[in-house]
Amino acid sequence: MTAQDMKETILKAAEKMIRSRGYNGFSFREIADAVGVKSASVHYHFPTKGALGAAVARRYSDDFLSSLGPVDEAPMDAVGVQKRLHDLSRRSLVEENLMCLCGMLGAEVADLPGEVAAEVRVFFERSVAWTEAALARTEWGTRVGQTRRRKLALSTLATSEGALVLARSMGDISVFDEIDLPAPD
Amino acid sequence: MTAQDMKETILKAAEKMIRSRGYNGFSFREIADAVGVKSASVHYHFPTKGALGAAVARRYSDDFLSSLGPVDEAPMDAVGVQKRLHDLSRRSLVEENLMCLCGMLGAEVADLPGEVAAEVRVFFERSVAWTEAALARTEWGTRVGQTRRRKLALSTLATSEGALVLARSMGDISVFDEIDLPAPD
DNA sequence: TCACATCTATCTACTGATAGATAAATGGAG
DNA sequence: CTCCATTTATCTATCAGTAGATAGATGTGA
Repeated sequence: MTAQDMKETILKAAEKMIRSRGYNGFSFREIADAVGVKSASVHYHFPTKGALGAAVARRYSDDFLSSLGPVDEAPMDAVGVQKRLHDLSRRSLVEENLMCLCGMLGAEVADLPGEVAAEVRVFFERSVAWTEAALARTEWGTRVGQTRRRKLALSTLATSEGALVLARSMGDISVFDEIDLPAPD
Repeated sequence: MTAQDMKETILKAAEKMIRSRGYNGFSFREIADAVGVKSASVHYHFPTKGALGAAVARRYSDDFLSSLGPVDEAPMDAVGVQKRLHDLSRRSLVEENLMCLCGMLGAEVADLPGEVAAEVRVFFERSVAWTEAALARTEWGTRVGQTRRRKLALSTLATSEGALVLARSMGDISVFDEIDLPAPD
């Protein structure tokens, strides 16, 4: 396995652990056991826990945005835009029973190393920016101003993150689908 | 200080720590330092970390419901009901920069001791039940069915929890107020 | 050969938890 | 009221386990 592959493997394992247990809920030893190396080897690739956490968040952020796709291929109706965002959360819940990485880290943000908190912030800024831009292309988006588009973007994102928490806490995945996204009008 | 006072003091300190750092982010020693005793004394009052966490959650749940007040004193309009709920989250954000305890624990729920996870679930069930009941008294609530009332209760709660995460993650409390609650119609 | 990757071994600090001692408060029995 | 037993609440000391991190040896592939 090349060094790059090992880094990827570590990042994947770390992402999964953070998304189910939180930043304070995983350790270098667990990561190492999961990928079949020693914890010192994990430190070789990521010198500190903060560096590893930040790399996981950055990678997640990139993947998330790339799953949303280019803005100019987003749905042309506002509800479609919201759904594309919401479905990403839904899939991670249904297929893996995992939190959104940045929903998890966002809750813990006050206790994160600065470099990790910064990446979490970037994730939300990018996600809001994508949604605002996609909404701007819709008929609804042209009728309303930038302020309204930003509000809908933030509200939609907040609803998705909250829906994950409620569905998992109540031990009933179907709760996620009982939750309505805010209406564009 | 009486034993009951000490228990209360410990519960308050633990609540604050969990709400800013999460369940895996606090320790008996930190609690003990914060209240000026030794960690063994904390174990005297709460034998295990799970017992302490569950007691904190139970107390928080009781306080939260009591802050909402009796259902028969809730606002008689649907938006007013939503706002009463949402304002509790808003206050904890603005006044203390803290997460909702069960929003925090809800994110970590997959890694919590069973007794703690159970209390988190109870919190959400009670909160949804209060909101459903309050909505049932409104003009809107009488027009729509129980299913619609439950959906609005869940959606409102999810939005509040998500709004806390976004506002804190983005390092800008005013983001909370940019987020709209789902409209009753 | 040599740079990279991983290992072994270890460090200090902290975790939740327990044992045993102790001082102070409480509560009956004579 | 007083003496003695018990309970309460705390302490010190310690446990085994794990945390993140580091130094230096080992191996391995180009």
